[in-house]
Amino acid sequence: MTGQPVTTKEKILEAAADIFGREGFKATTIRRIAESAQVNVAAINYHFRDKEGLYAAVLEHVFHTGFARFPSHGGIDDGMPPERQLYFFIRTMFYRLLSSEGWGGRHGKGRLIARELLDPSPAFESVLDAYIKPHKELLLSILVAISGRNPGPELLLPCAVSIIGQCLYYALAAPVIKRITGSDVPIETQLDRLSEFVWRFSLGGIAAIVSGVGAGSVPDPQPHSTPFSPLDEP
Amino acid sequence: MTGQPVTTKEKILEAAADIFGREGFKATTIRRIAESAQVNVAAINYHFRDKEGLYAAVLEHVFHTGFARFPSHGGIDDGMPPERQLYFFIRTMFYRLLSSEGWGGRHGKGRLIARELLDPSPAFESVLDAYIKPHKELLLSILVAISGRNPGPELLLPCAVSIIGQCLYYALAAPVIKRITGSDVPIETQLDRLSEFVWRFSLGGIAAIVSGVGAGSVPDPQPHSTPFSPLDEP
DNA sequence: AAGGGAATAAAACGAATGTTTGATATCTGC
DNA sequence: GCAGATATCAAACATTCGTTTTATTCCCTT
Repeated sequence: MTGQPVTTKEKILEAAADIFGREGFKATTIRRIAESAQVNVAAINYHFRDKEGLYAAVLEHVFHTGFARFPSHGGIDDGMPPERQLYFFIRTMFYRLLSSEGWGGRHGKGRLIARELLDPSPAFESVLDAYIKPHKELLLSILVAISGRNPGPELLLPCAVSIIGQCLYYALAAPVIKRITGSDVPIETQLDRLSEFVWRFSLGGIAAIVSGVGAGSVPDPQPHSTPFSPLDEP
Repeated sequence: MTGQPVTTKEKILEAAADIFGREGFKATTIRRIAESAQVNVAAINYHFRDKEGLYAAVLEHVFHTGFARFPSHGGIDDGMPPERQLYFFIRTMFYRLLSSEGWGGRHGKGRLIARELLDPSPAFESVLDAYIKPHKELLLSILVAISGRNPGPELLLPCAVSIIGQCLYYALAAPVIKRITGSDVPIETQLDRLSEFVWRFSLGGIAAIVSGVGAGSVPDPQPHSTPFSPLDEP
């Protein structure tokens, strides 16, 4: 973001990103956006055609600024050991998601992403190709390097999903986590600690997956074949 | 669930759970529910007071049936090795979330839970205490048993969050995962395989966390103290 | 069989929402 | 300095939504 928004269009985008994120598309009214941006309601339709057009512009705006400020490869250079690259990948993701310079976590635009994961909008398609796919490719290449003898995508893809899943869950279910555990989830000032935890946990997970392909390295290698059936009534 | 719904109240509950899950609270209209349940619109207000009352009833209904069919401790007995208990915990969670006998994943009530994680409703409070807290306590006790020398909740709580996070992300971001990776995410028939993966990954993660408390067991133990600053412009 | 409460149905009401209209203001290039 | 395009504004429109009202039907008890 280059300073405070000045033009009407920018004011609308900033206000809309915040309100869309907090309330969701349907629950957000353009009057509320206009009020928050101190702008006439008709200006929204004038600049963005309709509510959906505004939403699409907001989504692109949010991803653009987020990945511009915190690029996927932030802090990473090719000479680093891949484990270290993974740490920066995770950390940058947390900063992008949760820091106030990024998407501000649950208090703002961060929830837009969660909402898109739940209900992908048409506008999400281009965002996927432009921002998320390269992001995933980078993570996969790091995982290939970490796992040495490449175990193939059928094992590395789920690893990537598990890593991203942890990050997103931490970032987006924060209030529920806090409510259940009674402990605050690390935010803003504790992003480094949180990053390190997920990084350690994930390194251990990757090692277990890559090494334990055969059997025996984990206790009870075939517990899924026990007579427990989900069809049994409790 | 005890057979097909017969009474008007049950018909409304079933239809509402599905539509609320798919569309969200705000985007769901009473008329749409009435149509789907083949019931008059006024019947909804008659039986559930208002839209919020219906939603609260739906939430309780969904959690009750889900945890009745797939209880947290399903398949677990105290004599089992804790690693094995963890497997069943994860597996039961996937079945509850994703199987058609459970919440049906993204195609129905499963998304209600995801929506509540994003925007907790007032009705979610009681559900947290009644269903989710015991669920979390069980997981924690399993983790305590696995980690042997109890490392304390400051390490085990994040482990629990990481495990749950993987499950929920797999379950709820399925279409986006599929779209990005190009591969289908395991569903329905592949829940056992998915459970085993998350189980292995998590066991490795737990081991890394529990063992690596000091330092040195993972490469570059303090990568977060490097000069990389999130304040640097890219 | 009759009476009465519970349940269902159709219609209408008032509030809120996305969008459009037409008038006015502001900026831009010549 | 002025004409034409661009931008902003207040007001109104048509639609949709949750809810209420009122009338009717169903079912159970006496």
